[in-house]
Amino acid sequence: MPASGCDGCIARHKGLCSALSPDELARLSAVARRRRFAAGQTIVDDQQELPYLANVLSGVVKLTKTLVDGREQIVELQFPADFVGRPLGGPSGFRAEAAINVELCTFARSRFEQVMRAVPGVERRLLQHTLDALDAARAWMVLLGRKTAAEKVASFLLILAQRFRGAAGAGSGWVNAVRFELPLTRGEMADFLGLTIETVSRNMTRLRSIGVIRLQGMRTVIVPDMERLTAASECPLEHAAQEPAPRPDGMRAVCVG
Amino acid sequence: MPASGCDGCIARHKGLCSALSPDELARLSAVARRRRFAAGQTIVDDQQELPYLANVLSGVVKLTKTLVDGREQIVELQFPADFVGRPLGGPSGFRAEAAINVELCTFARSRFEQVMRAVPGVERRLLQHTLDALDAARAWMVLLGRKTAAEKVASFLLILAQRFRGAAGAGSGWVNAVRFELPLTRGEMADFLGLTIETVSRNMTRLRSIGVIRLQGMRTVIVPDMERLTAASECPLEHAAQEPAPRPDGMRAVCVG
DNA sequence: CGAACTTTTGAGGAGCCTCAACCCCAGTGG
DNA sequence: CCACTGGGGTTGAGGCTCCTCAAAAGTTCG
Repeated sequence: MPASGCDGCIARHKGLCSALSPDELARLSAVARRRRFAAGQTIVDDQQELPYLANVLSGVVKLTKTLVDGREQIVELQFPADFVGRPLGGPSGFRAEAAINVELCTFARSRFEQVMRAVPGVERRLLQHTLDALDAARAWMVLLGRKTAAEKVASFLLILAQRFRGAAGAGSGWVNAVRFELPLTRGEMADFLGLTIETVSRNMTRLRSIGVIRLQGMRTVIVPDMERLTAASECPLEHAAQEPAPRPDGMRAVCVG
Repeated sequence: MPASGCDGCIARHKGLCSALSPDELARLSAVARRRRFAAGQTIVDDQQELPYLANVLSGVVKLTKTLVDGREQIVELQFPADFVGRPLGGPSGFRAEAAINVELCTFARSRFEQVMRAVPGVERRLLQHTLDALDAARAWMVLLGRKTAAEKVASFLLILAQRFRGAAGAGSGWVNAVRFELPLTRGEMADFLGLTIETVSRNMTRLRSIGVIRLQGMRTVIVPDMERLTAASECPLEHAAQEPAPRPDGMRAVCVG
């Protein structure tokens, strides 16, 4: 793939390749290869080492770990511009799978590490990315360990809405509304949130019934008011079905369901 | 601190400083400063940026996040040779606190980043460390999302036992026994495992009553048989109080409580 | 020894899971 | 054309795990 093909690439602007000069980019893109994975397809098994590293171009990749008796936990979702694969070698012990149709821009591992050694900016960018992933993982640990089922579902919708903010809303009738597609089934959401399918479904229904979200079909979500969703994501009790009664002191309650 | 003082340092052998040549080490150690923190003391608040980066020399540091209503989650424990602080700047949103008395080897942030730029090995070592921390965080996410309370407690004891293996056991009467000190109170264990104090206590008692662990005082744990502890860490049902009845086919059951 | 704190233990309840039925939709084939 | 099938989703009833509340027992330290 010629480097000029990178001009419109999301990884060139937001991802790893933003650390590269034009000729560094050319070196890397010379060995780049696009690969496609259909929804549900495994990209790499745990205990194996990916023979290549990659940028996500489109779609969503899920990283999972399965216990011996079949219990499964999704530990990360990777979106366009995210980096796939463990740079310094060694299997990570997690399975990467396409949640929806995925397109990757892949680099042979040996060639990539060559570039990494030659261009200091790449290693720094990689470190930055890994630190961000670590912070995200820690934030998710708080969710898994300390949040209620209702908060978990709201938090999941919130991070998706924040990812896709700006890409939607127009014409839906709300000023600051956000609309996006769920990249996961209810069962996968459960595996991400540490819940069961039924609990996820019940809480999706509850969020819909109190007006925090609207659903179009199974997978399209509209968030009319991001503040209400944000409140629901860190508030154990979600009493108010509609607007809460105004408080005597005129202050707005922290939790507004 | 003269670089010669690093000779016996754990970070020099297992930690970040193992990536340094003697004169690189000298450059860094010239600006190193030891700091001590008493148990319970805060090292850095969330939303603040540590003015320095550090290696843990002794003790245990806990990284925590607290929700607005007070719910708390410990997201990482840092042991000797571990690296404290976010290298590329910016507050991480987590609070670092000394779980027990802690000694750090600290470097002014600006000076450290100078060395980081000059010595490529440092950045690589840092990336390696961050990748390892990310894997550990993901493994913990599996625990938080999918393991039972009994498995959680067993898993926690297991990682401690693995950390301290070799440092104990002699004279306790068991061949492969491991003995170690708990660096956390029951309440802190609860915050690490996503449980309550009472549930931690009950499961510690249960592990003791079925012989998987022995306790000397509140904080000293002896693991007579690491395999039984390992089995208990990933097995939802822990029926067998002693040895399970031998199976007809002579195979050993996966779960042996 | 007594006060403050941590840990253990118990009783009861809530939240989430388990099991099961049913709905919707898309594909398939008689 | 429609029964059949399978996957995904929703809803309900009941139960289990873990949380909450409470009190006693053990530990630490003045």
